[in-house]
Amino acid sequence: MSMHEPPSIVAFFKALADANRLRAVGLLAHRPHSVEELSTILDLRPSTVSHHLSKLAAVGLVHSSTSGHYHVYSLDLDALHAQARKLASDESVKAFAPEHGPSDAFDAKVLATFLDERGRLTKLPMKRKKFQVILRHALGLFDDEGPWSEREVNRRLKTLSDDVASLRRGMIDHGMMTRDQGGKHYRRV
Amino acid sequence: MSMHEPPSIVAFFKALADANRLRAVGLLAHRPHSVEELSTILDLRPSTVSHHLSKLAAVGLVHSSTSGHYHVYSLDLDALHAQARKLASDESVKAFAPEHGPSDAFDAKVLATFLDERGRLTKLPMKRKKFQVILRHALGLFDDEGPWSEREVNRRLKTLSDDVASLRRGMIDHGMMTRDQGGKHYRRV
DNA sequence: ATTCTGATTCGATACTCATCAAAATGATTT
DNA sequence: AAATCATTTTGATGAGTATCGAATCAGAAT
Repeated sequence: MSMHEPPSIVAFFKALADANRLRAVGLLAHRPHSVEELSTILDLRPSTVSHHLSKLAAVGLVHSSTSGHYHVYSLDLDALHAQARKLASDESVKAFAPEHGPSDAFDAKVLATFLDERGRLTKLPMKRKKFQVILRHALGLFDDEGPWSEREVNRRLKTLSDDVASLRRGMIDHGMMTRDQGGKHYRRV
Repeated sequence: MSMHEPPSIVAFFKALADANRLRAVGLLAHRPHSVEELSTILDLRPSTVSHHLSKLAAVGLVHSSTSGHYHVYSLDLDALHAQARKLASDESVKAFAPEHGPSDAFDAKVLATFLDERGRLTKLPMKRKKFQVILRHALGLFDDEGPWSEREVNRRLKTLSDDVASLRRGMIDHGMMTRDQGGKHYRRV
């Protein structure tokens, strides 16, 4: 009911996604202010200011210390800096993405489209992106140590599609496999 | 018309103030993606994704390089880091506030309320904050070198209000003036 | 105790915006 | 040239929200 759930990143940005709230934050960055002061400076009704401040407080950006019968709001610099660090860290930004490796959903969809119920390719997608998905899938057939002869490569690819030539060439072209001169040995990269 | 106006801070926060846009940013933090990919991963219609990406692009967070007939969007890390630095800098945050010294508007309003057209106080505000505004205003009457005798202080304050005693006492109480023992001389602090 | 005053809450209104479907655009393949 | 495909634009709709005024609440001053 009253769990102090950590304010989500979205909520944080929503709190700052308003011109007047940003102005308020800027003012509070100078020194604490009461609601009435902010109201006159921002030219907004006290009720509106109170509404804004409650949103800022909800994400921990401001704190109110009630002194006298003034509610004095002050900016929480630590909270600001914490979020700033998150934005600066590439890893944190990557974490904005939903779980599940980023391409899983797309790959799954593509594979579902082109693979029949027995796991074989009905036809090859001509779109580069989708073709790459197929190739990555095909690469899963080569999870042991290489290298492999061309005949071995063909044998494995055959379980996916009869058009082994296109698959084999795709792997080379997209830099997923290399072939030494003479074409005797194939290796993963 | 077509001026490349620098994307405002508000626009930047608005761009990130949406769950799906944040997810998109997270995905693009891993690697570039096409609209279709994002569409399937985010489970949104391509038109919606396009709309989101255009918002992100408007604030310089992403760039699109059209390859084939795919529009490949990639994250602009520099833009992100630049904004992160702004959030981390106290001075930048202060700059969110409108120009004009923060208290000007409040002071002006209070003075407008309590001063009549001839610049005299109709009555004294009893609220500390407003009273202080009046006192700061009154202090402007003493911009020459002190000290002043009590009679001189009274004479100057009289131009503001007949209740010179309250004003004089307020100046002392709020630490704006000091009085040597005996009350012969008043000085600014 | 009663009366002020500043702050918050509530209800209403107008505006913004996320989302989708359909149509338009632009580029690629046949 | 025609057809296809990814993307964008446009229009409509529904959800969200900024704002205000009125009512309520809580301290302070008289």
